[in-house]
Amino acid sequence: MDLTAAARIRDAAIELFGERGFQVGVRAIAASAGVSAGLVNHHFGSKDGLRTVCDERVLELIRTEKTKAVTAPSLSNGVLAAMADIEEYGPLVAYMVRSLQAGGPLAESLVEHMVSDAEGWIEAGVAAGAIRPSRDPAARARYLMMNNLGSTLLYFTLRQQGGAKLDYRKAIRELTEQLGPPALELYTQGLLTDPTILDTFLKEH
Amino acid sequence: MDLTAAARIRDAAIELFGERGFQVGVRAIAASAGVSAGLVNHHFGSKDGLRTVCDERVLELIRTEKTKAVTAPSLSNGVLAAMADIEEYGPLVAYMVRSLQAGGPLAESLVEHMVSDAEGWIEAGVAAGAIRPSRDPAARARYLMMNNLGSTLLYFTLRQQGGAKLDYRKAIRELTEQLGPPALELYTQGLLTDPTILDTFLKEH
DNA sequence: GTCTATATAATGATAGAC
DNA sequence: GTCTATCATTATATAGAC
Repeated sequence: MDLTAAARIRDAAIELFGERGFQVGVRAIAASAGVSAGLVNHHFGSKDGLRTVCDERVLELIRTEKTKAVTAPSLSNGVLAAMADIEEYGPLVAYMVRSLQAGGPLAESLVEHMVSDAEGWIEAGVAAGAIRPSRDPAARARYLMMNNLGSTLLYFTLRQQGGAKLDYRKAIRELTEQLGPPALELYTQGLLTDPTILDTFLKEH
Repeated sequence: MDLTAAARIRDAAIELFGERGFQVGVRAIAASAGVSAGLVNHHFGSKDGLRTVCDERVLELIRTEKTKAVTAPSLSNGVLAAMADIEEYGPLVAYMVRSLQAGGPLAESLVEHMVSDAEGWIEAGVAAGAIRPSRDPAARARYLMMNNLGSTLLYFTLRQQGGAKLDYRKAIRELTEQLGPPALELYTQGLLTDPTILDTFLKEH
């Protein structure tokens, strides 16, 4: 209760948006923050203004040194795995998932941020000899991140039945067990036997 | 105009839900179908009932012989690519994308259906010698499908700005150009140099 | 800054005439 | 089957008192 009312509204909004989606009303948010509904619009102008402030806040937290450390995930875990392990970032993960499902400016920022991060640690892996060099490191980083993020997101969406709150840590554990082995199999042995197929594709496009 | 009013409402709903999302109102659907708003609920009981009928209709169309042929995509194109090429299935693709973004019963059915399909054509690829055999073919099919579908979905979501209608064919073309090459690179040469990492993972879990 | 009260608009759903 | 009219609810946003 040592935060200003505006900050409490913002944090309550992040939590409720994450839990129930962006269709939650300002009344519910106000109630959760312990203020009146009118005060929400007094501070943020409109629901959309509140949403924007929430987006900015989430992005700011992601960019913090502390959270930056945990956005470098292992390849088999997916991007959101490490964060979901940390209790206090649970609401943040939920909000990010909702944003990525709904699209919008924050979603794009998040993806670009993660792709950029991935490029760094993949490059480090190549330098260490653990990861094979690529024809186009930037494109590969983007591809891997779109796959990891996309499949994680889809898995969450399928699990998210009705209004029930999703346990992200549990979901990520299950996801890792289900997709980890085939991912590593693909990463180590590949999939296709014909090594010329990439050249064929490139000639056609 | 040779369809019954109920069928026109259903088809209009599929189109509008796909275009604008499930928050579209019954009035807009009724207007698009050229009927009154009251008639919608008269025929379908509620908006939820209409949604269920739409889900069933989409699933029925997907299961049709004709569409079945196009749900077997090339590995580099993603699942929805082939369908989006066919003019009349555009609204169907849009509706499927919305469903997969929102979750729910249809989303699960679609994924299971596609995973099952993928298992078949991957098995054929293995038999033909084009695809390497897997430790666990079912898990691999699921993994590849979750990746393909998930990244495609994420790409669509990021592109889908505001209320503007998304051109799925164009989006898929761009997606293929962006993610095709790194996908094929990964599929042919793999990613990791250490071939024992899968065993290590399996021992730890 | 914060509240209560209210304006305004849109929603899903229903009743009853035809 | 189909319409018009309406209800009940909910939503966002605003006005004005304190």
